[in-house]
Amino acid sequence: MAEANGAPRDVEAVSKFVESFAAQLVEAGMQRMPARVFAALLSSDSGTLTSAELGEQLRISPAAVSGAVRYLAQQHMVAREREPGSRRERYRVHSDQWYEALTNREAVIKGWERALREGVDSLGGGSPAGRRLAETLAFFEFVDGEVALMMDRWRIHRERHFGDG
Amino acid sequence: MAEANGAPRDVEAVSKFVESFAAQLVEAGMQRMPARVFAALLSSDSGTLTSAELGEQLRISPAAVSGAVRYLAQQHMVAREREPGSRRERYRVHSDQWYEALTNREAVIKGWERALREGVDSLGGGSPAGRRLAETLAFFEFVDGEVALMMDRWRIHRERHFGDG
DNA sequence: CGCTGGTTTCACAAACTTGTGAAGTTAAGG
DNA sequence: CCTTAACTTCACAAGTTTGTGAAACCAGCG
Repeated sequence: MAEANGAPRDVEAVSKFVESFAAQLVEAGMQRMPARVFAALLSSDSGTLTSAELGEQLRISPAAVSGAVRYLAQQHMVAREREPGSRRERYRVHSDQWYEALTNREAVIKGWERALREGVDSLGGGSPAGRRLAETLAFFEFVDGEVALMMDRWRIHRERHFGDG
Repeated sequence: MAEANGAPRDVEAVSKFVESFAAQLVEAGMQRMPARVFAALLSSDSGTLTSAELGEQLRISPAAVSGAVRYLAQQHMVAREREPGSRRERYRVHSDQWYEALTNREAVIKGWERALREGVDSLGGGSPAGRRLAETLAFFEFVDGEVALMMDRWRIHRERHFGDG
């Protein structure tokens, strides 16, 4: 843990966290560079870093930073900010925004539902296979609704425990 | 095998479903062969297929089948069954079992939680970064619990709408 | 206007992944 | 026990992904 004197961030400790959390994200399917960039932002005090800072901290080229943040911005996991009167960009992680992004695997689930619906249609609801697909579809529709409610409950829970961040 | 003229399975339609559902799974991060094998099982009437049937239907080698089912079995998405008095294996998808497997991204979430906990410890709960990590950790712990409850509700919902499959 | 710090795009080499044929292993059935 | 059907492992070729250096691009500032 860092001590008070000018709050020297323990570079070593931060790096250890970044790499280990990024590794988990990679395991869950995220690409390596976006995962590392995201972890770095998450563990920065201000919640923002510039391209240069990211490049230096992670030892990667400007090109890699550029690719990673483009991806993260598309997924709404980070926001881009231009600091006024400068050519520098800052990238920021909003906690709330990133939860939303996570649960917005919604797009993914919608894709599954579409494919399943077509399957049910073409195999017919009468066959055992058709019924299995219909049930699977029902499961995803159920989950969809429940996740939305769950996020509502989380916002309340969060408010109670953390105030608004 | 010849079709009884009552219920001819539309091979073309099944294949179309298999490929389109598998494509969705791939997009969500699953490997190609496991995704195709899984989709094929899901859309079979009996919910089971032998290695040979899988190989023929998907036009892939025995080696590919072997690799795919090993993966799926590890993830508890299919069960292996040996038909008694035969060298043939059958692979089966249990609907319930596969929902469980899906929500058992739990293993994944546990990994994230572990990494975050270490991060909170080493960065210290006092710093802004530490607090951000702590909140993120709290979110995952919250989700963990909620998902378990959601699955309970699903089982009831399912029972009502589908009887026990 | 053109210089300059900063970001993005592009082509490519290196690393990794994927699916295959073929050899190896296992066990049922003669 | 030996044969043989069925599954698994292995080494590799083909294909894909990844991150880089270098060039192109952009926008503030003098």
